[in-house]
Amino acid sequence: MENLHIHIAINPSLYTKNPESSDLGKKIVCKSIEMIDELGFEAFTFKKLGIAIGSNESSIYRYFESKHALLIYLINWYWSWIEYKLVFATTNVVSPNERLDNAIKLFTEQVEADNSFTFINEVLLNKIIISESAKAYHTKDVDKENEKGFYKTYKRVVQRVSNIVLEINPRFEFPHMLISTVIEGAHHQRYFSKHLPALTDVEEGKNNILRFYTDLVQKTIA
Amino acid sequence: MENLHIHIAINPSLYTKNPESSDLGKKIVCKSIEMIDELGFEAFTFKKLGIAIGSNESSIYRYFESKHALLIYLINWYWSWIEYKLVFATTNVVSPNERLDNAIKLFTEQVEADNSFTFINEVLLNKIIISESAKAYHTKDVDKENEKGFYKTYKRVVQRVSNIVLEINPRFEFPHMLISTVIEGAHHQRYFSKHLPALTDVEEGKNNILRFYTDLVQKTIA
DNA sequence: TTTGTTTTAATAGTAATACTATCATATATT
DNA sequence: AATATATGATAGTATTACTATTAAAACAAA
Repeated sequence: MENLHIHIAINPSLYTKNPESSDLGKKIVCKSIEMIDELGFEAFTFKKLGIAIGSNESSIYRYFESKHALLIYLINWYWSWIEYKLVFATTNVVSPNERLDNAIKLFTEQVEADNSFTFINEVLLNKIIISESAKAYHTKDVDKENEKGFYKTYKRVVQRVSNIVLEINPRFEFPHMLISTVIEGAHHQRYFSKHLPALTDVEEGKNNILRFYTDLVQKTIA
Repeated sequence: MENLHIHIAINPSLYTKNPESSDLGKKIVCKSIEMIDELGFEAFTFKKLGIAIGSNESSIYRYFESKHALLIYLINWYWSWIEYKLVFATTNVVSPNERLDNAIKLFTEQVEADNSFTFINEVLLNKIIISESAKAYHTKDVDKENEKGFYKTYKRVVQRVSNIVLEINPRFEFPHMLISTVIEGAHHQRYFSKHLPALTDVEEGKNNILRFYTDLVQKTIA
């Protein structure tokens, strides 16, 4: 992708102090991605993160009120980034079918590094989304957090692609179900292929996740 | 369903001491289902469970080595029960299409109480599967636990239904992906419909989850 | 240059968690 | 009556997920 130095704006309700406003803040976000990927969300703590970046636990709490809040921040960053790639991949494309195909490609293909955002490793962040994001919304506080807009970015992405579906078939009844099924499903399949292969039919280098969901969507909305 | 008093056998590697072998064990399983549903898995502890059943934390550890192990036990119980219902819903049904429809119905419909197993509340257990089971396999120990057979029952259910898919269309390339997508997807949609409705198209009393996935599967394998 | 303000670091402390270990007691079996 | 087994009570440990306080450093304004 071209080097545009686009800036991803994150809703201020998703942090206590903007991590992009200081070196320490950027280090927190950058290193937390590496550590959550490496340790898993459960074993990741602010204390360990503080040690890893040569800073202090209490300083991290000035940026995020909890590790859950940090995860929510990362998830929203990810979906804002996907939304930006989605807009990029669909503007000026006349055919809605082609736009939909591009969207599915974006959801199902392995993520590659994007140099536009220096302090975020998108490849690791994608792995975190796949492995940890269910933990973010399977909480007793979902409803409260949903009201506060914690899942807005994700919902907006689903809405955008649902609109493309409706362009192709305005009488299709379940566009949101279809798109959220594809997104969540693609993540599951990617995870299963590594850890529970009996639940998939993924073969190395054959792009089966992309092929499966592209075909499924086309046939379902036809 | 008829009152057959079927017994669901759980692999001994999934507990330290068989909870079905004593009153205390049954109370542990029974009450844990209620409490995990009520508190969520994070806030649920063996200490609280001990107090709730008038027993001791240390006694519970004699049955399950951790609350994670207990969750794995519950998940396996659930999938064994679903497998039993699946066999019931498909034997003597000649048409593979009808068998597949019955399977999808089983995965997508709201669970009803089953009096065959007195100490387990299947309705609550289904809610737990929907809200908490991702936490069971999104762990750093998945691979180790998979080797130990922790996810066997689930995989067996997926395999059974994949076989039906292959009966209908032996050239379909992705039966496991399709079925695991339907199962996980149906659970997500059920959860989203309650907490993140923008991600679904569920309407009260219209059976949209069933209709959506039945249609999707039929078209995809055709 | 001094003063003020913000940012970060260091330390301590708290309640709870997820256990382990030990020992006593109750119950069941032989 | 002796023995084995199951359960209960208590205590203890390391860690977690924070909060609170204070001090030091960095920087900006007067």
